[in-house]
Amino acid sequence: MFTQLSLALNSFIDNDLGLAGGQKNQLLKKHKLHLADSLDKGHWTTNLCLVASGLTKKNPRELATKLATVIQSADGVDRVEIAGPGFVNIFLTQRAFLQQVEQAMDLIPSVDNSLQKKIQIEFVSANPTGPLHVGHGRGAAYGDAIARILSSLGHQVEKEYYVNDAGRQVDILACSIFLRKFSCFDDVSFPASGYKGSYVLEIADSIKLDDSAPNIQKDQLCKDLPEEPEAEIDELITRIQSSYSDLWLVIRSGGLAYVTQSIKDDLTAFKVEFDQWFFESSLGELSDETSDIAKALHKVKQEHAYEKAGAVWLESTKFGDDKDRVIIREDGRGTYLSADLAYHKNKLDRGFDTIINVWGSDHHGYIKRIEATIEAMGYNKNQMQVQLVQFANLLEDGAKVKMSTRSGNFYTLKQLIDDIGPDAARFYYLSKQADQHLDFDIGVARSHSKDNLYYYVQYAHARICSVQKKYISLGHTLPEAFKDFDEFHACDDLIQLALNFSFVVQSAGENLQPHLIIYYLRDLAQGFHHFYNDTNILKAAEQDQVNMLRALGLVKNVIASSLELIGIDSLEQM
RNA sequence: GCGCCUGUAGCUCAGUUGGAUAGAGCAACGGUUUUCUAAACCGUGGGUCAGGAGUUCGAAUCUCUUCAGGCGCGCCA
Repeated sequence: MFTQLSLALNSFIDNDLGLAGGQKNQLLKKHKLHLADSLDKGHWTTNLCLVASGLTKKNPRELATKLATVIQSADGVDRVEIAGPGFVNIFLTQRAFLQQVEQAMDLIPSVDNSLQKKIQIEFVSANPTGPLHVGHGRGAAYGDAIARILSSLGHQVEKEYYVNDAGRQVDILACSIFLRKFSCFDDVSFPASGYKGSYVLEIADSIKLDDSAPNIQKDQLCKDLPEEPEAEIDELITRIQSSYSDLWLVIRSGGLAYVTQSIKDDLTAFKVEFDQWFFESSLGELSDETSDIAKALHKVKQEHAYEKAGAVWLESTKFGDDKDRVIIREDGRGTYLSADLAYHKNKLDRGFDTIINVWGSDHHGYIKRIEATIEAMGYNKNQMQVQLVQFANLLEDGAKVKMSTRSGNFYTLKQLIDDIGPDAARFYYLSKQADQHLDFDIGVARSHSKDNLYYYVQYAHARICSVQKKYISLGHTLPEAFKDFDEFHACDDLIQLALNFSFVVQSAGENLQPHLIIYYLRDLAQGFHHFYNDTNILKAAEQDQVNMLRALGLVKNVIASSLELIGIDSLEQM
C-alpha cells in the first residue's frame, strides 16, 4: 500500500505543483508518508501539502483538497480527510488495510541494491588485560545489535574486535603474572600499578613451564625499586625482560592467550560472535620498514609531519584538531595514535564503504584526532563514523554496585550473565540511547514483577504462543490468511502497530539506535495485552477466531523478529 | 579556560533530520479473575518540555543567550 500511495503522491508532485528541480528535490526529501499513530487519523497520513505550501506559497488546505482527489482514485482507498493545518489522512477499505498484513509477511524490506553498503563495525576492543566487566557489556550489546539490524536491512556487515596486544598494558599484565607465579611480593607490597585481581593468580597457575622450576633471584629483582608506582612497574618490566627474557616471552604470550580466550568465552556466553579478531601486533614494528605501521607513518610523515624536541609531530591542526600530536616519541617508539593510524589505514584499505567505531564515551576527545589522521592519510573522514557508548551505572536495589578495577574486585560481565541471563542483560543495556547515561538495576532485571519490562514483552509473545497451542488443541490449524474479512475490525489497532515494524527497523538502522526497537516492543506488547484482556479470543465467533489468530500470528512474528534484531530469544512459555 | 553531551510528570526515561491535544513505565489512589497465563488490564490525579529572546503557518525539536549537571582535554592506552 505504501508503494501505491507513494506513486499517487509523486504523480501529484509532478503534475499539480509545477515545482522546479531544486525545489522538487527539497520537497521529496522533506515530506513524509507514514502510518498514522492513531486510526482516527486514518491508516496513512502525509504532511506533503504543508511542506509544499512553503515552497509554492500556496494555501496548504487548498493543495490538500487537490491531493485528496488524486489519492481518492487510488486502489484500496476508502476516503480521504483533510485535517488540521493541511494534513491529508488516508482511510483504506478494510480489505486493503488487512491485505497489508499478507504483504508484511516479508517483514524487513531490504534497502535498494544501490544503497547496500559494506560496513565494518568495530566494538568492545577492551584491552586484553583482564576479564570483561559490566561496563564492556553495553558496547557489546550495542555493537552486536546494530550489526544485526544493518545486516537485516541488506547491508554486508563485518564485526571486528581490535586487540591491543602490543602496548605497555600487556607488559604490565605479564609482569603481574610473573610476580605472582614466583611469589615475589605479598598482597600488601604488591606493586600498586600492577594488576591485582584474583584472575592473575589463575593465569599464573595455568601457565605450565617446561623446564624445572627456574631460579628467580627475587631479592635482586625487587630491591631498590622506585617509589612512584608507574616507574616501579616499568622498572620491574625492564629487569624481568633483561634477566629472564625467554621466560618473559612464555609468560607474556601465555597470559595474553589466556585472557583473550576468556574474553571470547564471555562474549560467546553473551551471544556475541566476531567475524574478525585484529591484533595490533600484526601491524608490525616501527623499525621494520616493510611493516604496515612503518608504511602508514611514512605516508603521513612526507607531507603532514615535522620534528620538534626530538619527536615527530603530526600536523593534525591542519585537519581541524585542537593541537598537533606526537606520533613518534623522543625515544623512537610509536605512540598509541601511530598504531591507531596504521590500523585505520588498514581498515579503510580493506574496502569498506563505512567503518563504525563503537567507543566508550570517555574517548570522545579522541574523535577529532583520528579524523585528522584519516584526512592526513588522504582518506575521507566521513567514511568513519564514531558511536559513543556511555558507561552504565549498575544498581542493586537502588544502590550503586561497586566497580573498582584497582583492587581487581569488580563485577564481571560473566557474573552478570550468570545472574540474570544474557537476554535480560542485553535488553536492559539497550533500553536507552547508547551515548547517554544508563542506570541498570539488576534487582529489577532479576525480578519477576511488573517493573520488569523485559518480561512484559516476553509475556506478550508467550501468551500468543499459548493461545495458538490451545487453538490447535481444539482441533484447528493456524490460519495463514484472513477469511471473509471485509467487516473484521477487532484487531485494527494492533495490526496498525505491527505494520510499523519495518519502519522502526529502518529508523533504528539509519540512526544506529537499537533502543528504538525496545520502545517499539513495549508499545506493541502493550497493544497486545490490552487487546488480550479485552477479548476472549477462543469464545469469539468462529470466523472472528480465524482472523484474530491470523492477526496474532503477525504480532508474534513481529515480536520475535524485533527481539532477534537485538540478539534476544523469544520465550514460548513463561 | 576550550571542546562534546545532557536538562521533558514525584522518580526513570521516550519523543529532537520542525508538524495535529507533549507520551510511557514506576510511584500514589480506586477498580477488574466461575473466562485462552493477573508476569496482565482499566480508571483518576500529576507538565511554564531548565529560564529568556529569535526564526516559522507551526518549536520539546532549529538559532542566540543565561543557569545547572556530566565527561574529555598526556611523548597514557
